[in-house]
Order: sequence, then C-alpha cells, then structure tokens
Amino acid sequence: MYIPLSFPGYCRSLGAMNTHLPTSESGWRGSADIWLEAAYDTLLNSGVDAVRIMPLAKQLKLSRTSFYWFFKDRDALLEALTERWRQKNTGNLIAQTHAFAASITEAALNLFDCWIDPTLFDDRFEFAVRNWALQSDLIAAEIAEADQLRLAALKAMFERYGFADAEADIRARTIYLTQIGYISMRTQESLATRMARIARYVEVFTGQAPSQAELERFFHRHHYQPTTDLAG
Amino acid sequence: MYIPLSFPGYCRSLGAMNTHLPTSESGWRGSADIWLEAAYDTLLNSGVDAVRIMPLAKQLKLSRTSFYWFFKDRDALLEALTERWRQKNTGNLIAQTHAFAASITEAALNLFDCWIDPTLFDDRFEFAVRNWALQSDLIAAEIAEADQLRLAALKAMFERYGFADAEADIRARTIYLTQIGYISMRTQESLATRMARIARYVEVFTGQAPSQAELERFFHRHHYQPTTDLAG
DNA sequence: GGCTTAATGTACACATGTGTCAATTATCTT
DNA sequence: AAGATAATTGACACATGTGTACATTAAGCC
Repeated sequence: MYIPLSFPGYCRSLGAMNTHLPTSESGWRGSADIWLEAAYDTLLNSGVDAVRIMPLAKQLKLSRTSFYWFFKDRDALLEALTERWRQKNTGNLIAQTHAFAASITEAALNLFDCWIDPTLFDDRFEFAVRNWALQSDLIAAEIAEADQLRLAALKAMFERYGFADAEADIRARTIYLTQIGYISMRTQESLATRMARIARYVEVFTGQAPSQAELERFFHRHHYQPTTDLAG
Repeated sequence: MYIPLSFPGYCRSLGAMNTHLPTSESGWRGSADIWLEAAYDTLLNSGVDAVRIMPLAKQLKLSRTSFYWFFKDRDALLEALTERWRQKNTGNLIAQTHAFAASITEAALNLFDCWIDPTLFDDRFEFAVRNWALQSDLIAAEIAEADQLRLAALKAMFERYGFADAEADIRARTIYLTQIGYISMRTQESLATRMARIARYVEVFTGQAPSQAELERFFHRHHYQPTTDLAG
C-alpha cells in the first residue's frame, strides 16, 4: 500500500498507487490504467454516479477487489479522473488563445480549433465534469477556477486586438459561454454543418467578418473541403 | 392504488397518485406535494441521483414507506419532476419571444426578462434536468425537443425583425447557447453586475445597440436603479 | 526450480437503497 | 361514538454497493 503522492502546482495528485509501472505491458490483466480508462468511459457516458467499482469490475472481467491493489478507494479513482481533466481541457484552450493571428477574426478561428479538433478539447469530458460539480463542492471549486482562467485568457486575447476592457469582457463571455452552451446541449452536428456556420459565428463574436483567406486556412487545417460557396 | 393518468399534448402524466387531493391542508403530515417539493429541492441542490426515497423520508421526518401511498415508485416521483419542468421553462421562454417589441433590441430585452425574473425561467431546475439527461435517454429526448422548440421560436423572432434565414439562425443559437452556457457555469452574479452587461450583450447578439429608452424600460420593470451612467 | 513480489480471488461484515405486506393509528363523516 | 377511509409504520426479503483480511495464483528473477 502506497499513499497517493502530491505535487505542487496545477498537477495536484496522481490518485493511483503503484505509479512506478505507468503503462508497461506486463503479463497481468489489470492495471491502474485500464481501471482509469473504464472509469473515464463510464463518466462520459453515464456520469459520476455510474463510476462504481463493482460495475467496472464486471465490465473488465476482473474481481472487484483487485481494484484495491491499484487505488486506495473509489475517491482515489475519482481524483485521478479530475487530474486528467485538469491537464487536458484548460491547458489546451488557453494555449489556443496565444496562437499567432494577424487579426481578431483569425484569433477567433484559432480558438474554434478547440471545438473542431477533439485532441485539443474533450467536450464530453467537460460536460461530465460540469455535471459532477452538482454533487461535489470540490469539483465545483475546480471548475470555477478553470472558468476564471479561461475567461481571463479570452478577454486578454480580445484586448490584444484593440478591444476596450468592458467590450473585451463581454465578447470573451459570449464566445466562451456559447461554447459551454453547445457542450451543455450536447449537439451532434456534422462537420459540414458546423463549418457552414463558422464564418457567421466569427462575425457575431468579433463584430468583423473573417477574410476569405482566413476561412480557407481554417478549413484546410481541418481537412475540410467546402462543397458550396461560402456566401450562404 | 391508482394508475397515473395520461393526458394528450405537452402535459403528459401526473406521476403522482391520489391526485384528487391536490394541496388541500388536511390534518395529515404527508402529501404528494411535500414529497415532490422535497424531491425538487434535492434535484436542484444535488442532482437526480440524490433524489432517493430514504433520504427524503429522513428529511421529511416521515416513514420511508409512506411514500408509496402517494407514488407508485421512485420513477413516478421522477416523472412528476419532469412534468413540472416541462410546464415551466419552455412555455415561458417561448412566450417571451412573442412579447410586443418595436425593434429587435427591445425583443432581445424582452427575452432577457427570463434571465432576470426567476418566475419566468428556473435556471437551476434547467441545469439539474440537463445533467439528468446523461443517465436517462428519456430525459435526453425530452431536452432535445425543448431545445428544438426554443431555438425555432428565437429564430422566428429574429426573422420577424428582418434578419435573413442563416443569420437569424446563428443569432438565435448565439443568444440561446450563451444562456445555456451561463446556466451550465452556474454563475452567481449580483443584479448590478448583470444589469451593467445587458446593453453590450444586446449589441453583440443583435448587432445593434439598444436605445436609452429601451434600457430604462428594462431596468424599470426589474426594479433596478442604475447607480453609475450607462455609457460604461 | 525456487523465491519474491505483483496481481487476483473468496469470504466476510457492513451500509444504503428498493418495494411489499400486514398491522396500526389518525382523521373525517354521519 | 362508531365506522370508513386516509395515512403511517415496522418487519421482511432482496439488491447493489463498499472496503478488509486472508488465501491463492501468476510473473519475473536469479
């Protein structure tokens, strides 16, 4: 039995024990990773309350009690999940606000990468964690902190392109809240549908229409070939 | 024992049994209403999974089993909760899109009434129900239907003020998703803070600034006295 | 091949939740 | 005040979940 380690800074704790064997393919069936992976899947599909050791064990075809070799208890597993979320979503989003852009419209398109590219932002994960907050004050605080950081980064982005304080604030909120709204609605739209709306969203959010070159650059990096003309 | 009744149209079922005594103050301690009320509170504060008969009974200081006199089972209680949600939020929001307005900015302000006046829209209820969808396909379908209806009403509102199809669509989505985002963030802002942002939100959402008279009308009907000037 | 350690499994004790049944108590009616 | 009905209760049977202790099996390593 090892007590979970703690680290300073944004990465707070590993939650899992036996971290000396991270993902190595040993001859054993179980590992902290497959438990975490199963927990992650369940969290996304059914919410935290469904993340229970017994059902996970059944799913993994392992004895329920072998779980306790990798994690101290259920809480340690949940902590490992939050750690994963912490590292993925907030970090990437803030990084996108700092990507190079010659104009505010291009900057907005950089941000939109997050909503198109699943490697940059895991929206189902985000949704599940936000739901979780309802029954955990700890998670609620975690999310409040993340929102704070993200909104500040977005506001700073608008300010860098000449928007005054109050207006940058509103536009940061609009662009962020719209996305949180999308996540909360769990809209399943085709890439084509989303791409067709992009230009107009940029215009509503920034007050300016994106240039043809900016749009084409955006489409190209997402391997999208517009079929109809963009004047829609 | 009575089987729950079903009605055609938007109101689907009552869920509760013994509906022949709606809220009448009989000398008894329990009633379908107090169970529903307790369930509602718990749903809002802790999510569906916390809506369990045993804890509710403890809270109400009633025997857990007396619950079954009013409701067939836990599912009937949950159905009664969804029925309550169905009747409140979607109906009022759509009604607000049809309120009289001389301009699109005034129409937007009419809609904003929903986000200021708790009697028009219960945002904590909305949040709880949206979370619930993660573990219930039935609720997920319910919400998809509500979103459909609300977005269509908002789009129609923009079209009535001269916005073309695609633009009305984007603006309807932006205004709705931003609010869903707000709900999902569960932001606790003071009335003053929210009021201070109103004018700019209207401008972002509609592309036009609201007139001084429209703003004053809005503030007045929400009993709000702006302390500083509105030019902020 | 035998030793050590890593991982798995079985049995137990306990906690919380559901729903049924029969008995009981409170309230209303006449 | 008696009887009917409305509401409440405790006992029971069952299900699912947690976590600990101890035994067992599988891998890895001289």
